Amino acid sequence: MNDRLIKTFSALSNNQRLAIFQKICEKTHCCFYDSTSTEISDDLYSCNVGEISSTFELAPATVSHHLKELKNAGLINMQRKGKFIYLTPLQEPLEELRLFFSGILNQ
Amino acid sequence: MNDRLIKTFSALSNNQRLAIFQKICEKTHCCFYDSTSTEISDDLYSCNVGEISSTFELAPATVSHHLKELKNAGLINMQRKGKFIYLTPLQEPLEELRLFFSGILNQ
DNA sequence: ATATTAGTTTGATAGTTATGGAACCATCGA
DNA sequence: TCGATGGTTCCATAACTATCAAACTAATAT
Repeated sequence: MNDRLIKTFSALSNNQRLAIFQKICEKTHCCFYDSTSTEISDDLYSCNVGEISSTFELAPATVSHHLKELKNAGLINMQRKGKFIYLTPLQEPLEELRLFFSGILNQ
Repeated sequence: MNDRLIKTFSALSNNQRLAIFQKICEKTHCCFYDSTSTEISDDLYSCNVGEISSTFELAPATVSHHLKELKNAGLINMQRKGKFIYLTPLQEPLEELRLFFSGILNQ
């Protein structure tokens, strides 16, 4: 339990990564992707890796590193379509986090 | 906005600090302290710095460092009563965080 | 006053993380 | 097949963080 929380908090504890995650959430309108499916819906082709790189003026290597962290924390999904890799947020960890804070508040 | 989030996520992104924060929440039953008041209610005299130090087998200096982080993030209050310094959680940042995640989920 | 207990600050060190250049892999179009 | 574009991996380095010993401050008790 705490291990996953630590991973998530760590992923969001860097200002670049938090901004990147927020951008992904905005661009895709947080229409969450079902990770068990192999298809993604059309409106999720809106945020790819290069866009993050240009938006935040970070070297591709740096973006790649940050995205790996977000993915490893279970916060995003990365799916290649042709040359591009599209980014979508995943909702499970967000709900887990909301519950974590609700739990502390209500205990 | 993001600055405070970063501070909070950073504070909770270390396993020792997360455990310390959880311990403080447990011990005080999360009966939150109103930081505008100079008094704290009786049931909050339950968790002091030394207890954290002995529970987690960390050097006092290390505990002090971690508590400073939690305090700096606005997650806890530290109030001296005589020789002891008592720790209490603060609820504002928790609610802010819950809202942050709810906001992303509902947008 | 002095000794004791509770905690902080300082300074040093080891470990971790952020960053980007260079070399690489993947896909597509010609 | 080859060149161009999109990303990743590897490596090095700079910045940051966790940890603790030692020296300190604060409060209490004798």
